[in-house]
Amino acid sequence: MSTSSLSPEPCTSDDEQQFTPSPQAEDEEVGTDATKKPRRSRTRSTIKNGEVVLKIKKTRRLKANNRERNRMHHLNSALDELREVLPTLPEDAKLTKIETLRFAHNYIWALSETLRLADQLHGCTTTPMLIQDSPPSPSPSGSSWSCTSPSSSSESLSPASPASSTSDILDYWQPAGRHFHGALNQQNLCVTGTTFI
DNA sequence: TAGGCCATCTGGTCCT
DNA sequence: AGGACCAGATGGCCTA
Repeated sequence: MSTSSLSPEPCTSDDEQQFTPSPQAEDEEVGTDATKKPRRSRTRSTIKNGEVVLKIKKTRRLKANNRERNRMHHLNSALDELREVLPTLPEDAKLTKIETLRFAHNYIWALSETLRLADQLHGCTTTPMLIQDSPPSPSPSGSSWSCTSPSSSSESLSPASPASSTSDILDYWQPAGRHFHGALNQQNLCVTGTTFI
């Protein structure tokens, strides 16, 4: 959406230009002996020092902001790629971030479950790929999947009842509160023997 | 107008 | 030291 690219660049006015006149660097013992050497105005040099430090801090901050912005853009484009893979019927109905994640979560589970049922029906001729007995839910560590129901979390989008047939599954993973009826039908999942998609 | 969603900034923490 | 990651804060936009 146009807003992200525009980047109004407010560039914070709050702290960056407060310019506290450098509390006279206690560690700086430059002119103590004051016998030799130039006589360069001490205050002026420390102020200049403060300005430089401030400038460095400012540029660091700006660089960090840029990185953060890019990072979020990458995250968002990954999210967009995920949205494209998810079957939603109203083309213009863009899922929110949280909806996308939960939808994908349920979708993956539904696909796995469909595979499992198909295997049961056809006598295990499909490739055994990542089929779980229960819908995946990210473990707290985030590194692996635990085997708890998707509806175990209070924020789950789906009804609590486990699906027992393909149509049940299709009903199951559709996010509540949004209507994607027709977004996915049996053909979309089409798990026949070896094919899947 | 309130509430939801989002982008961005920011400071802190962890990692390399 | 610098970058990545994270969470809180803030302000803008949109919709019911």
